[in-house]
Amino acid sequence: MLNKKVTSLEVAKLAGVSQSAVSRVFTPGASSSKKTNELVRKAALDLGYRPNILARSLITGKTKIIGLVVAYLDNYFYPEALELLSGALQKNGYHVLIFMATNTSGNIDNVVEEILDYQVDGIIAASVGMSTNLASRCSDVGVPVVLFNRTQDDKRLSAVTSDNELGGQKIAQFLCDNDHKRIGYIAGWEGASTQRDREKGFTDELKKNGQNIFAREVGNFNLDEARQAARKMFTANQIPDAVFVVNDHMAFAVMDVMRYELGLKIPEDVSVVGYDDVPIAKWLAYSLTTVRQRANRMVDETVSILIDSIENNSTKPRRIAIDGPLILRGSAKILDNYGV
Amino acid sequence: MLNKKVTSLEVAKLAGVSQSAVSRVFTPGASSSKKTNELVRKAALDLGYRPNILARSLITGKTKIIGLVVAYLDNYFYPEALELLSGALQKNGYHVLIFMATNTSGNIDNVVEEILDYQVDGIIAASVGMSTNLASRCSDVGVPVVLFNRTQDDKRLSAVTSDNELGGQKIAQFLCDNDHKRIGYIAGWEGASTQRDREKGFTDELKKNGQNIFAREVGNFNLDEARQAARKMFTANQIPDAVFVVNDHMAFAVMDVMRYELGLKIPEDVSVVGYDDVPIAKWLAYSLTTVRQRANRMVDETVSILIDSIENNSTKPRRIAIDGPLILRGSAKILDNYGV
DNA sequence: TATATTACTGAAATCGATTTCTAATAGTAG
DNA sequence: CTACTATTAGAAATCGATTTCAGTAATATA
Repeated sequence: MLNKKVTSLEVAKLAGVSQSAVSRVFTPGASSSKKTNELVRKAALDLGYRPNILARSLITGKTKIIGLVVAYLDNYFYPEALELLSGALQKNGYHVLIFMATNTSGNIDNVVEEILDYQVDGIIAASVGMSTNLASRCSDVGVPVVLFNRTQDDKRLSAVTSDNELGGQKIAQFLCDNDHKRIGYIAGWEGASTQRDREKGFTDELKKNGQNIFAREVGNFNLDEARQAARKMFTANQIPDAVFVVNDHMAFAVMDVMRYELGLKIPEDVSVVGYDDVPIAKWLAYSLTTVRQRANRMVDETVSILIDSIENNSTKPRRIAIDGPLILRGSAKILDNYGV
Repeated sequence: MLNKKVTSLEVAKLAGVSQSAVSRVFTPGASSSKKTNELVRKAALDLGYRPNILARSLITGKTKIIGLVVAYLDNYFYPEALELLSGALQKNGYHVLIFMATNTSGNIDNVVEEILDYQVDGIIAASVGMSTNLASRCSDVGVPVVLFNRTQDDKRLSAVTSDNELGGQKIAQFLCDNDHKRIGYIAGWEGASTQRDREKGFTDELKKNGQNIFAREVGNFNLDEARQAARKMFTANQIPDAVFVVNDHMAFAVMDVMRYELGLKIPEDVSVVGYDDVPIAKWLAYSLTTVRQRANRMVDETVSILIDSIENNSTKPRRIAIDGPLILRGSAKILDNYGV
């Protein structure tokens, strides 16, 4: 019933060569004669032999596994990113071992310890932070770490983000240019660099235009809290005429509350702008004006940093911020003479 | 700079015991004295030692890795399922190695070969099929396979789905009960069991109510094709007064076309029903009546089948279809006297 | 034809753990 | 105090590959 696993030794026996010879045939860059090659490949095919990656890893020290820590799969930017990441790594012969850093498991550090147990070649931390302690463990054992869609100060860590500060600026500029006078902001979790950078760019640029944030609430990257924030902001005495919600995912929730609970018209009563340009943003029900995070560019950079670190032992951490355009859709008012 | 990896031998040296002793301390179920235990744990902590899972796997034959093949992360049922799956497996000490079976890589079989190279303990195939050839390779090497949200005839494969046929019936019954007379259907990819089963239950139950499908188009689980299908169906001479779209994801696209391109009112002009109850279905912009796939139950079953197969060598494949309720929301008309 | 190079080969060491086997020690019963 | 059983310890085999090493065969050079 069980054929059990086929080992290189059995192939060697069938092919009438040494076990080393079999290994060499399957090791790129090793030398073997045409004849051995044929013999071995034929025997391997007959037996259905494929090299055991784990055994190989044990001696080469490379597993071709990348550990991916991810927290918010309900924000649809991440499934998209995950798909691209996994695809790109696959193309380079790597695979992704997933670790959920959900509320359930609490501490990220434990998760990363587990990752290291698997002798991964590298780690991608998507929208989660890392303790300094842990960062040093990774750098000690020579496992490169790339933060995806998050930065933090630790100099040992590479990071790839969109240019969040610039994105915030673009939004502020856009709203001011289109004559909005009471501009609100719904924030994400304050611990996240995305939140901080977007807000900084946003408020800085408002100031340059002689404005301040007119109302501010916190949604913590959580839909329920975002709805709560919207209710509060838009039942006040004087409501904003525009609101920037720190990401698309929360912006959708905010729009629903505004339209279906509070009877506000978008963009006639209030303009709404998000950030990410997830696929839903262009669905006609929302048609959300937003800054695009170029997931494919971000993924390309992440993968190339990682592979470069692994294969060329390049140890210098890099930080990359990718510019993304403001995508104009129906959720924000535009003056007739804007951009002409 | 690089502390390099710490091995059990170094710990043994520091603790003044044999390497076997170190191993025993970290092997659950092995015996060691309290004293050795303390010595070893202290030394391990000092050096930052953790056992190398790969080396362990080599000899135990268990990797604690589950291969997950997944195709459609843009259907938001899957990120949710992935999150639950990964979480549940993590709780049991397993981790998920992801393999994208996207259009890019074409053939699933290659992907599964790659999975097997990693000596995974089990495989979850989410909404993808497997060739018989491959199924036998898996059963040969004793790797259990569970199909998630898909069935196929091969008897060696376990499968967990929602009760798609029953779900289809419920929808038909509901639409008939609420006085719809021209009921349309927008289908998914014909190769998928979910598509076939849902349609079968649906049409069977329509027949019992003396009706047939009034109009039928194919959307192939693809948003653009779904939109195309909607345009065709709802610009015909006589349009349906209700439509069942094979999954939520496509239903949203269909609703957008109906409302924003064709000016139809939902549910006044047409009732719309979906299937899955993804999180977006309850967003007020869609408020979609749909059959719930109980992702958590499906995941629990999947994980328990898998772990049972792995740890108890239970080899009998199982098929599970989980009943899910019809969730009534605003996208479908309901008669005043319905359900009273 | 003799010699220097190169291309391959198989035996054996290695990676880092678990596990079997044998021996020693501790604990218990009579 | 002896005999017997449980615990525990270390040495060595093992998992399935890669890689070093040393030697042989094939080819190139003089």
